[in-house]
Amino acid sequence: MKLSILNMPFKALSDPSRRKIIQMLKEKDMTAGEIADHFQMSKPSISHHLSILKQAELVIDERRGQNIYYSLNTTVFQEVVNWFFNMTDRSGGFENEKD
Amino acid sequence: MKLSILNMPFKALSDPSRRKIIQMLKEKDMTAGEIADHFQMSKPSISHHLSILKQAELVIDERRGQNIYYSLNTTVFQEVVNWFFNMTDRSGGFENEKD
DNA sequence: AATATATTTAGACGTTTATCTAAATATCTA
DNA sequence: TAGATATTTAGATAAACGTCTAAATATATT
Repeated sequence: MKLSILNMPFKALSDPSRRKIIQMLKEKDMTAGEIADHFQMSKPSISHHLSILKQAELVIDERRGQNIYYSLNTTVFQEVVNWFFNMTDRSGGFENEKD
Repeated sequence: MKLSILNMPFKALSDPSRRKIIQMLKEKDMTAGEIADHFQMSKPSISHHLSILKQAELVIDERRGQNIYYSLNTTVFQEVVNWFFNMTDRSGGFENEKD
């Protein structure tokens, strides 16, 4: 079965830690270590969450020296927002929707 | 651990079948059987998905005779939309956010 | 080159999830 | 009340998920 492009972002956003990371990155770009410092979880676990957000293209990573900086990818984020907008508006036709 | 009220709706929306159900219910109220007819899945599986959407308070059910009608609960839906709005706007302070 | 720091990868483990079939419950109709 | 229809509940199973510790990789510093 062909899965919508939206499936990975929705799955990624279904975990509260990952939503918290997204909220943190909304404020400013952060390194993996800085992000991990805001959680009680181990660093490998945070790294795994970051990897899922990256696969979903909700975040972008970029190495600068020893650190890897994470930042929001607003493009894919906007597509998820659009799914909700389509849900909110009154024009018909779910058969035509992408997801 | 105290989990945000938003956790259940986000989890509920992480499954593509459940998102499709939401889209169908956006168009019109439907019985469990009508909904199931749009899927290849067994009826018990659809019933399970409906139960999760109901627990998340994204849908409401109401028996009318032999049928059980499902409809959208726009209230909780709006709260999820608000999460995205808060993410989109530029005012700071993720520390104060609820989820 | 050796050591320290930052981060990811690998592998294991228990939990949750999505699905199925079979059985139970609720309602309607003859 | 018996039988048909609509839906859910129960129980099983395989796959996906979230987490951990230990090890590997990449970069910087001395």
